[in-house]
Amino acid sequence: MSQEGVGVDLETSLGYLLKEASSALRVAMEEVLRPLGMSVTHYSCLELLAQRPGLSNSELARGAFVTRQTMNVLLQTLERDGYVTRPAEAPVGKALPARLTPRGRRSLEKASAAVRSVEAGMLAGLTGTEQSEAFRILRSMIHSLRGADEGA
Amino acid sequence: MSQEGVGVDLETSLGYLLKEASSALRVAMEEVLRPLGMSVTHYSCLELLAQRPGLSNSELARGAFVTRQTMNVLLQTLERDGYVTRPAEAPVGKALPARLTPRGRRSLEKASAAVRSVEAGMLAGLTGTEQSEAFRILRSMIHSLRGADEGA
DNA sequence: CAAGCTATGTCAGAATGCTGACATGAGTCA
DNA sequence: TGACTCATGTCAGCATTCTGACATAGCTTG
Repeated sequence: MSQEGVGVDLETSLGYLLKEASSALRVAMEEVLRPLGMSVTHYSCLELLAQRPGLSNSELARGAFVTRQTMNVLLQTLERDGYVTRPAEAPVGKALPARLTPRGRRSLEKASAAVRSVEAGMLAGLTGTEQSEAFRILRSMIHSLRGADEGA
Repeated sequence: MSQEGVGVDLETSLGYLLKEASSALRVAMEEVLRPLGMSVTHYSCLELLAQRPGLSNSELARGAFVTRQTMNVLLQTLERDGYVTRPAEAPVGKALPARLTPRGRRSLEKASAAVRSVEAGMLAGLTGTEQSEAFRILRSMIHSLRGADEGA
């Protein structure tokens, strides 16, 4: 029963809508980053390092929502191409603090501007109040999703 | 200037928060789907077919936010394993309408329940009003992101 | 009717990300 | 001190997804 014209609760699912929004954001970011020869993860890594110099590979991975193995591969490429530097030896423990080179900083500038304009566009139709609401609501969702199994 | 403890507007970026929420949702979904031997895209495809029987490969791809090539690979696997069926010849045009088999429907049942519980958990801390707000806001974001270059 | 445009299905190769595994450095605790 | 636990960096192999390309079906337009 219920075949064709049914309610189709994909249309009312906040999970689906969240995925849709995230997908749209990713597509829009890829679109502006492609001309700069940069992927979203690539950009995320540089932006993280710009705002928090000295992050380790594992910390960058968590910040960019990828595994540390994935970030490691990316970091090696970025290091080889002269966008970031890491000391040969860890000052403490095993964690190697990464930093942007001048070249990395330069490369990030255009990308950062492009991404900010994408984000600004995304928020164009929203009032400041709505943006605050969105912030609060998304935070709550994240908290609920993570707390479910970490707390148990 | 401004090195360590700076504002770090990743903390205030709605784009970053959106990515974080989406990542948390994906992780939570993978977690409950893994025991069922199902990936998120796998599940998405079955759920789409359950709610809208007869969708074509390209339509499924758009609904699951992947390319039609990716969905084609998945569909071939699902067809081989007896979860979906497609006619040998297209009734019209080239589009092959796909449908769930009884086995596919059975397999989807547990997965659907699991995913719904994840979504319910995600919304646990939110009032009905907040959920409506979230819905409206996400819709606006999607509209703004897509309209930017499709309208130009 | 013919040409052009768009959408579709599909194959092939490349890029990207993940899981598994191992070794190392640091903190904890008996 | 020695064993245990945890986090880290890294290598290797695999899975997933993407881009590029091609042929075909249907519509549109002159």
